[in-house]
Amino acid sequence: MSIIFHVDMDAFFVSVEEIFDPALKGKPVVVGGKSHERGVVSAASYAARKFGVHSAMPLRTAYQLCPSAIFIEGHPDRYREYSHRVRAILDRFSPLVQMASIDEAYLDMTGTERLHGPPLKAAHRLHETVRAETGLNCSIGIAASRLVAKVSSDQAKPNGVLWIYPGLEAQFLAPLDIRKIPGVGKVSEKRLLEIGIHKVGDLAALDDKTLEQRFGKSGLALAGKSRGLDAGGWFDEAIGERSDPKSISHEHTFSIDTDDEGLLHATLSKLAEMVSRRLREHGLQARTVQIKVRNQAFETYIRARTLTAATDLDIEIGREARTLFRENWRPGTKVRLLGVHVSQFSKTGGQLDLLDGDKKLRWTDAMRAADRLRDRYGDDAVTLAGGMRGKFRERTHEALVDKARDPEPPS
DNA sequence: TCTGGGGTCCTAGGACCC
DNA sequence: TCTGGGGTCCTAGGACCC
Repeated sequence: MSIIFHVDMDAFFVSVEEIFDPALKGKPVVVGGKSHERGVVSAASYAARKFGVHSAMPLRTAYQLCPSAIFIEGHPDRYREYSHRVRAILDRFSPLVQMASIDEAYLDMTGTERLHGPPLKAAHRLHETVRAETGLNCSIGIAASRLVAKVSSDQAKPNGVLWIYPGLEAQFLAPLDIRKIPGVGKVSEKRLLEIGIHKVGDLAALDDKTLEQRFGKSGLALAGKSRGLDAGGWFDEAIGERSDPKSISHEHTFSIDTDDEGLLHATLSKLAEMVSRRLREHGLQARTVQIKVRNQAFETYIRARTLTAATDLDIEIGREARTLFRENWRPGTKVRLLGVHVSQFSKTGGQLDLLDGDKKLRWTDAMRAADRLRDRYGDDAVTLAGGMRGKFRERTHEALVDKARDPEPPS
C-alpha cells in the first residue's frame, strides 16, 4: 500500500510577497497586475478572497469587488526561488519527489516509516520544517493515491494536514461536489449536473459503461477517480524524474488591440526569439511551429506547419510564424493576442540539412553567442534586426517592444 | 465579469499508405 | 467502378490545471 503526500503551498505568490513586504500581511492583496490592466488574478490573499476575489478572475472585476485591495504585478523570479527552496526540503523527506507546478508537489513516502515515523508525524515534521526554513505555510494531504492526496490537501486548507486512511477513500469523496475532482472543470460539471450528478458519490454509483458512452475515455477515468483511483492522464504515472517538455510557447496580449503590421510582425519575431532560446536551453529542436491569434471579438484560432527538419533557430521559427500569420490575417483586422508555440521535439545534435548545412552552422554559433550575451546583460541586449524593424515605425505602449527599442548597452 | 500565460491531454477529420 | 479496413501523420480546436 502506497503512502503519497500532496504538499500544496497556501496562497503561495501572496505569501512570498509578504516575506519581502511584511506590511502586506493581513491585507487584501491581489497578485497579477494593476487594477485597470488587461489580465487576471494570479493569486489573492485570504483577506481579498473574503470579498469574492479569486484566481483567474479579471483584474478589473477584482477591483470592483475590492477597490481597497493592493494590486501587485508579482515577482516570478522570487516564486521560482522559493519553489526551489521548498523542493530542497522535500528532497530530504523522500527520494521520490515530483513538483506538479511551482507551488505543489507529490512525495512518495512509502517505506520511509523507519526514518520519519508514521505518516501523520512525518507530515507534521515536514510542515514545520517548511514553515521554519522558508516562512511559508502549506497544506498536506496524505492518501494511498495521488488523486485522493490532492483532494485531501485541498480539504485541509489552509495550513492543515489531512490523512485519508486506506479503505475510507470512497466515504471521504462521496459528499464532495464533483467539481472537486481534478479534471472536472466548468464544462464537465455542467454536463454532469444535467444528468443529475451533483456529488462524487452520485458519480461512483453510476456504472462505467454509461460514463464511457457519454464521456468517452475521460468518462472511464472519471469513474475511477470517483472511487479514489489514479485513473488516466498523468495521474497514473510514477512519481519521479521529470521528463523533457512536450511543447514550448510564448504569447502576448496587447494592452490595446492593434492592426499595425509592423508591430504585429515585430511581436512575432520577439516571441519566436524567446521560444528558440528556451529550446536551446533545453537542448531541443522542434519540427512543428504554431501561431495563435486572438482578435478583438476574443475569437482565437491556431495555425500550424510541420517543417521537414527540426530547428532551434530564431530566424527559422520566426520566418515560419510570420508566414503563417501573413497567410491567415486580413489587413485591417485588429489583433488582441499573438502567440508562438513549438512542438514535436528531438534532441539537438541531429543531422544538419545538407544543402544549408554551412549557413545553419554559422547561425547556430551566432545564436549561442547571443544567448551568452543575454545571460550577462539581460533579455533585451540582443535583438535580431528583423525583429526590430517594425518597432521603430510607430509609438507603442507595449513594454515588450519598448524595452527592445533602447537596449541596455553591454558595458 | 470583459476575459493572462505556460503547460498537458484528448478528440476528430482528412491525407496517405498498404 | 460507389468500394474495406487499419495505421500513422498532420491540423485544428477545446477542456483543464496552476
